[in-house]
Amino acid sequence: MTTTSMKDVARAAGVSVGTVSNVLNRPEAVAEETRSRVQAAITELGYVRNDSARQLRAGRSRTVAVVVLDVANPFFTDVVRGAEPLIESAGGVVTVCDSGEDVRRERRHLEILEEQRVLGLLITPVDDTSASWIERLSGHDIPLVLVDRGAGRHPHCSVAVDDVHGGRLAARHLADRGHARIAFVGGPASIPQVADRLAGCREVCEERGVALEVFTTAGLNFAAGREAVEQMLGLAERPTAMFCANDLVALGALQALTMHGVKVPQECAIIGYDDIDFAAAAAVPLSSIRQPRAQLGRTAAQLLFDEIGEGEGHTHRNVVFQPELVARASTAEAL
Amino acid sequence: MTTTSMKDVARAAGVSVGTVSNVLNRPEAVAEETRSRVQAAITELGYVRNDSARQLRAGRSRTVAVVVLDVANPFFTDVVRGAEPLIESAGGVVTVCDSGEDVRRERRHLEILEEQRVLGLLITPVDDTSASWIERLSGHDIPLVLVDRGAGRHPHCSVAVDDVHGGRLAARHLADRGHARIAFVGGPASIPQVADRLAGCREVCEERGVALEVFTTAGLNFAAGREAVEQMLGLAERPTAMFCANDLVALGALQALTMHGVKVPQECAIIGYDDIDFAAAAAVPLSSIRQPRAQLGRTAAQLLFDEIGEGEGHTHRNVVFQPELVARASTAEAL
DNA sequence: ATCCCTTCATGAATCGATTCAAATTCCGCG
DNA sequence: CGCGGAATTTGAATCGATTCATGAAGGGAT
Repeated sequence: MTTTSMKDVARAAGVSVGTVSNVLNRPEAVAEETRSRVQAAITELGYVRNDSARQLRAGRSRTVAVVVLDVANPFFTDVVRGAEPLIESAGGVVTVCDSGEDVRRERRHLEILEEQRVLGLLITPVDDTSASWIERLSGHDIPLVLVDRGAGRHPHCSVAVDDVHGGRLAARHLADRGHARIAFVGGPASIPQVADRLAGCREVCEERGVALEVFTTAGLNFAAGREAVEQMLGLAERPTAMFCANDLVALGALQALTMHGVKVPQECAIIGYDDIDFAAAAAVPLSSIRQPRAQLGRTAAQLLFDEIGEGEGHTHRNVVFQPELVARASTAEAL
Repeated sequence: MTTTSMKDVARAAGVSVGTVSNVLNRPEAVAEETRSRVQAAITELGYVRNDSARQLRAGRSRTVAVVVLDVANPFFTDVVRGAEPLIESAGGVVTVCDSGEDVRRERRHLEILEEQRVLGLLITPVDDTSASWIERLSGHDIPLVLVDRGAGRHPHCSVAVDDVHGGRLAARHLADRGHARIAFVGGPASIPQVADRLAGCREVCEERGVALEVFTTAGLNFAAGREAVEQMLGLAERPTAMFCANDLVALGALQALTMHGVKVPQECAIIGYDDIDFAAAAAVPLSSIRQPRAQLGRTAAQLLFDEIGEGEGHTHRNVVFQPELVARASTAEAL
């Protein structure tokens, strides 16, 4: 009742619905006089386009969804920030979905996004079991780009950072600092990023004869870091350094260590991953492995629109960035 | 072409479209045998409902939008987290829109949300000029709840925290610690939360004879805090404590002070606002004014659905929570 | 065999915007 | 005055799901 449709506007302006539509979509094809009369009717009646009807006709929405593991993680908000400008300047609308590292939540989001016939999708899959759902979307002609994750042998575009190498950088740095017994903290192991970072770390540890203790956590957040520390402090032979799978975990660990009076880095060094803004502002400025967050997002959006634009003849591209060590106080030379 | 519609499913299962619709929406009204035949056809063809068509018919979408000032601010992600469960359990879909403290971005979002005929809206308006747009949505029968902002004399539900009182708490705490010259850092002044916190602060300063220096920033983030410190350090008579309009600003300030070798809290104390998780993990654990973030979100969602449910006869409710001081090292007694 | 009631299934109408072939108007020019 | 062509406008068809009045089929009871 309250809703005003094009038909109402048409009647008020004394024209046909086709003309109203033209005023909205191809104003240059409408005579000046008519156009202003229609515009007047539109503001007069407070008419607002109905996007559902538009989409129904168009067969697609103009929404680009970004599915991330954790919106509260600054890493992902930075990725999204990187992607937004390009998407919006292309007339798209961004919607962010938080899978919370949970496959079930991820799936629910994907179901809804598919029903919404989204224009495209940037997604950081929770784990390998996500693949079948992703293929399904892709099979239904929804273009997508994998973010922070190589495509492997899957037929998709992707932007990723070499996490194995990142793991190596971290481990090598700790080994260089003289640590002979280190802990890796992160999980769940099913998350590809975690597995890769651990793999790189393990490789270096074996090479350099460093003892590696793995603490598998339930998630990648503050609490995980705190819990890992509680567990670690109980050990007879305690590692002298920790490599945390991301900065949130590292900050949680740092907090717990400080609370227990363990000096960082003298009694236990810490290095994180992502180099989020908070890392530098931490109790002890946190060493970390930096990823080009915004660029990851920007490139992902670029690849997506390339794919949309090129249509059938599209060749998938897989972009890999190299991570970079940022050494700060939390891994300073022990005195 | 590639898209399968209900008509295709109906044909494949040898029934009418009406029956397919019933299988999806009221399965109990369909005979067991028919139902399974239709289900089989659905999976066989990989049919996926078209939400646009559904919404067009329904006249409304099932999306609840949350419009926040800054998604990268943990305060807001926590508010969203608080609201989500309730919205989802009511069959809604959450979409988060980031206004970035920018009225133009906010307006663009509102335009789109209106075209999408969203089910409802939780919004933290950028400033008072947002009001006219908000009234417009409201006038078009889109129920909304103001978040972190009293409704004033506007006819809406709202959940808020008493920011004036929060400002008082912070200032009183600093005065109690013996500071006689303090700085308020935050902005832009048009943001109501900033204005209120400053008002409370100013009130106490006058009462207690504390000198107040106001540094107005362009935003509420890390960079703002850093810049304010640069500016402050140039002053002849430097404040001995800073009250920052939120924790991000405070962390930025803390970082800058540390870089300049200014000892916190000995040479300059800091208190923030929001008590985000990072506050406790900061270089110097940050004193802050705590707000019940998750509860703010939960209550907002509750009010929204109350309003949707009650329809015309609805009476608006305005819930106000009280903030709470959390004292940590950054405002410890000067030694 | 008949009538009534329940249970199921049908298919046309509807939501609102877009599209496009066809119709109409308008002009300049011979 | 009439014609060709450009500039506008029209309105019916379409997208896909939902709804609901109508109808058909099945089952008791008499």
